[in-house]
Amino acid sequence: MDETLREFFNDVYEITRQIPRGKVLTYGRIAALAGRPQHARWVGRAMAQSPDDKTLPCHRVVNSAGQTAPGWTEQRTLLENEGVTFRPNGHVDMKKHLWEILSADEVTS
DNA sequence: GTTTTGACGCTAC
DNA sequence: AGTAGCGCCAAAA
Repeated sequence: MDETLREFFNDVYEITRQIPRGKVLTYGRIAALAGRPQHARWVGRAMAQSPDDKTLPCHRVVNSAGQTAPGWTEQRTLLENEGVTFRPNGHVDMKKHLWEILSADEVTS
């Protein structure tokens, strides 16, 4: 694994850790924030392999469709417990819960 | 070295 | 809304 890639992983973990309670972030968005927009899949792999950091809130990470990870039904429960609303079909209400790194204060006017 | 795979994303239908 | 196809990149086989 290249040094740059390891750095990317580290950034991904750091960003994920900063997701506030009741908010979610997409793989692609995280990848972009980490500087590698094309490595969205790698973000997922980073979570799948679970780093040493057990406190990593990877359950707040969903794909662009707002769907939770396959094979991980618990994720939905965790998010609901944090106040994230799920649609009947199993999608997250991104419109409300998608976390924006740019302080929402400036976005709202 | 080549082929398949994957906690994905986007566009098109 | 849901499905399908193509693109992307690195690891695993």
